[in-house]
Amino acid sequence: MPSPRYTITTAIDYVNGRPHIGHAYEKVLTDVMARYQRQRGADVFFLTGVDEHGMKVQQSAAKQNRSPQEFCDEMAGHFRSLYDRLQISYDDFVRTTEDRHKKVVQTILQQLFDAGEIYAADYEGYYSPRLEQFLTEKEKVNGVFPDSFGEVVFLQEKNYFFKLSKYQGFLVDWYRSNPDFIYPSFRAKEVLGALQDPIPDLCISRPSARLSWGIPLPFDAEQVTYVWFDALVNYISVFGYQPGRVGERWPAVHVIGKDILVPPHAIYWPAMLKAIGVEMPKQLVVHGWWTQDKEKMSKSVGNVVDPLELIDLYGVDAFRYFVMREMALGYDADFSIEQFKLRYQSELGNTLGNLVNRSVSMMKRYRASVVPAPLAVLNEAQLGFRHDVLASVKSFRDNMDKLQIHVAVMELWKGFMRVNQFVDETAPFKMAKDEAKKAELDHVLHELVAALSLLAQELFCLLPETAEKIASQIGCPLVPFNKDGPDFPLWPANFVGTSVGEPQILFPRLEETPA
RNA sequence: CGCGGGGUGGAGCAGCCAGGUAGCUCGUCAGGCUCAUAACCUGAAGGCCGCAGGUUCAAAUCCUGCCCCCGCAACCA
Repeated sequence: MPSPRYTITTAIDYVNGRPHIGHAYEKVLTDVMARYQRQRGADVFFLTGVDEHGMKVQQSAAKQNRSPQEFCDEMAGHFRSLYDRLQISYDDFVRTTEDRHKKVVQTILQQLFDAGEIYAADYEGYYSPRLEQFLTEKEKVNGVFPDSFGEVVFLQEKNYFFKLSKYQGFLVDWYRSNPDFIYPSFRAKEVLGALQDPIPDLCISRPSARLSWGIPLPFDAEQVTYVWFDALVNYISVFGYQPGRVGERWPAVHVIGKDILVPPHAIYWPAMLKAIGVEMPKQLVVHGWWTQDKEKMSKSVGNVVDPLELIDLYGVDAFRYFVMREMALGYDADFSIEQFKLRYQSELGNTLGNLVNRSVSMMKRYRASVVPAPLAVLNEAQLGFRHDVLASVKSFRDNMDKLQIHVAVMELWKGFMRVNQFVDETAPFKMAKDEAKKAELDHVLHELVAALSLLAQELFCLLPETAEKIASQIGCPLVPFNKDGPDFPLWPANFVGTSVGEPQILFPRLEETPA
């Protein structure tokens, strides 16, 4: 049976600012999904990258007296190095300033222009030269534009428009007949709500006199492509799109934040794909936002959490664990450092780290680190233990399949807790004092190693570094993917006689730091 | 009647879409254990699952109404 293809993307981050916890969360989330699919045997392609064009970047670069490209190179580096640090297993990293991307954007624009899907028209409205942007009625205060906009002029300029409005009917039908297209499903309600009002055509260009940092329109050198028509195309530009040929990696699952669902990903992108004759994406997975101690996190408020600081202090996996465990996918969640420390110490250090440590220590102390054989015939309690651990793995997978990642994490931890309980029930440290219980002790120690190897295997998609460390401590390497399929894993038993390593602390206890 | 989300033991949160033992972390109390990172295990106290109706043999979960909180300009996942 050929491996099913699974293509997954993150949103591409706008480089006009440093990466924060939200960026990091989205990449970890996507990475966990990608790794999970690989573990299940899928042929995964994982795409991430950065969005580099636009007015903001042009302005930021100008402020620093640098070329936009130079500015982008540096910022793209920040994002990429964070994602490498987070062990994001992306297969490709797209930058919208790359030729391969620009060529495809232009190909699509030309295709749509030739098909009459793009037309020129005059746009008119109030314009603030100070902010270099058009203003809307909403921005008026008491009927006039506030002073912060500077002198406001009425301006008329030529722009190109994409005939978005003609796809309204298609979009409504699509969302009605594909209720699972958006996860979580309540987000689809918002989309259908937005589609109740007529949607206007989409302005897709800016005069290059005002905005130079963009992709020139192939049919009008005086204009550059504007934001979404550039950025969204990244999802297929890496596959070398040609009209009528999108490549075998499409369609993709798009992981995005709730802020860019409506209109870009739920309206513009499907309409664009429809217009160029390409299949819809497979799914939109929409996550919520992080708040900081209940306050909205934003650059302007300045309460942005720097993921790098956390990684430096607690390690990559502590960060990955926290964001996956704490946020119910799709909803908002609160970040607090107290909660972070609590989970680190209790769930990572005590439940998991200590378990690995005590297991390996006993192996070393009682059996000179060599894995002994299990009993041939098991009693009810011994069978029950295996059953419980396997059930936790099964439940982990079931919940991962449903994208209930935070629940999946809890289910996996139930497995670790069950192993701790097993140690307590069987008390191998007492058996060690009784020569008559030698075979029984052999069995318990074997089961500990077996259970840990089983759970570490599942843990790999969440905490790759920790899973590797566990595997290395118990001396049984992780396998690239589980061949026993998604239905039910098997109890591992093929490492009798192998040696476990030295016990090492996985998650050191936190030093008491004065506040 | 704008849209959407939330209201669950002391705190913070799962569970709700696919009704049927109310679960997790922390905190409190009492035991057990000593292999281990003062870690681990067990038990207890503590919940009219926002309020009121309805459907059902059965509702935290589905339906209706009401109350309260949050988000919905921009930066921004």
